[in-house]
Amino acid sequence: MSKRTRYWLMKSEPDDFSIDDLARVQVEPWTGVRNYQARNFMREMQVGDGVLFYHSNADVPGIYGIAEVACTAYPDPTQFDRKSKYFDEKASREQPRWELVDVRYVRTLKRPIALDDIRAQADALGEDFALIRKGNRLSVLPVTAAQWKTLLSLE
DNA sequence: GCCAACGTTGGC
DNA sequence: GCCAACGTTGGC
Repeated sequence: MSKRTRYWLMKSEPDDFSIDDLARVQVEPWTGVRNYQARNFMREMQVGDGVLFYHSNADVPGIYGIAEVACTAYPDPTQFDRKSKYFDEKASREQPRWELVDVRYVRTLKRPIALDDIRAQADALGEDFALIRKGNRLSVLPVTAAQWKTLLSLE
């Protein structure tokens, strides 16, 4: 990996795991990503990378907090757990399919940055910003330094 | 709860 | 390798 992305956006359904939950536990393994593109982004992550914590399927979808990458990627244990909803019968310990990183709480935004506000900045963010591309469903995506700055200026 | 958009699966 | 069927995501 020659080029390093320093910033990311990670989605979570707050009913499942919210920024408040992360504040309580401080560090959390980001289990359950079952999309190859999202997994590959997590493989690129390095300790200390900045993470925008996004609430999807929320009353007001948007960015609610800041976190950071706490370790590099390792196999997601839920893929081996028959009782987990994330169990994947095609994965084995010898040949894991899914990886994750641990995420550490940094802070909760004073005011969440709503998806509507993010869309209003589409020009500044650029058309390639995956979060606001039509039909986007990616749950882990890279953010440039400029996008990070633009987004946090909306807080 | 609906549904558009997208990824994955599997038959051929 | 194509593509229809199916499942999932996520905004509304």
